[in-house]
Amino acid sequence: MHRDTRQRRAIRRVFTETARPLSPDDVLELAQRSVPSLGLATVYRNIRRLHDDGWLAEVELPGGGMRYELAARPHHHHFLCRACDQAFDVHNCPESVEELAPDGFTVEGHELILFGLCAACS
Amino acid sequence: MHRDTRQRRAIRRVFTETARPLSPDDVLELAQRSVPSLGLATVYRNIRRLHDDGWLAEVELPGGGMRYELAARPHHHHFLCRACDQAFDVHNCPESVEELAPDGFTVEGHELILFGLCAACS
DNA sequence: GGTTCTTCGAGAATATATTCTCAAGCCCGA
DNA sequence: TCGGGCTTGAGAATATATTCTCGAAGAACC
Repeated sequence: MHRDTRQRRAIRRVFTETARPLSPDDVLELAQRSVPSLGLATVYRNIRRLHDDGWLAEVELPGGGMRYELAARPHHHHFLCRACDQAFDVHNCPESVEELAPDGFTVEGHELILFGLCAACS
Repeated sequence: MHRDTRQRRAIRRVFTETARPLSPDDVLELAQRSVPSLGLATVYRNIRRLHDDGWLAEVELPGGGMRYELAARPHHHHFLCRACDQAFDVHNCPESVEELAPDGFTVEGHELILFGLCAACS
């Protein structure tokens, strides 16, 4: 059964309060503000469990390493800043983008990534 | 100075004759048809050099591991088959996709990835 | 408060992709 | 043809991300 530990609460809170994909290191840094003794292994353990439970979704962007976001978020895309390497949500989606596939291909989903400089780095 | 070895010729030919992004393992397998003794280290060495020379472009798609394609190819996107894990080119691009970014963000490029089943796996 | 069983923290261990090492081989200009 | 030095092949080594190990800590339940 799932116990409600300080560490797990802090990690969940980081995801609900931060509206962008987070890497395990991001989560460690942010959650340590609540629980300074938090260890990286605990972050990985909890991310894995939250993902297995369907509460977190994986986001794989260029740059190595998986990021995670709340699975319940509505369809959206991402912007990746080449300066600070942070990912941001883009709440627009080009219509009918899945019709671009070659004939004979079955499209099940799509991902759009914009690259550049975020507002803070511009 | 760059010597024109059998191995390097075989690797370059694989890229010019295959119109989709290739992983180092793909290149090894395809180029070994011309040079059976080819080793993986040689594939990595030559890919790196061809990339440094600007002849190859990196393509990073979900699934771990970099893929490469000819840098000279015109703007296009990719389709990733979830069954065979091969990537294919998509020669269409949604217009004005870079205008979707939030205010204050500077967009320098974009990548669109379609997921599903390729023609052979459908 | 005591018991039980999950979870934690820290470092070791593992997985995977890529690069390095080095002796042997081959390209290419002389 | 010859020789220097770039290149190769194979396995060792490295880099990085993630998971495992294990003794200690701490939730949940009585």
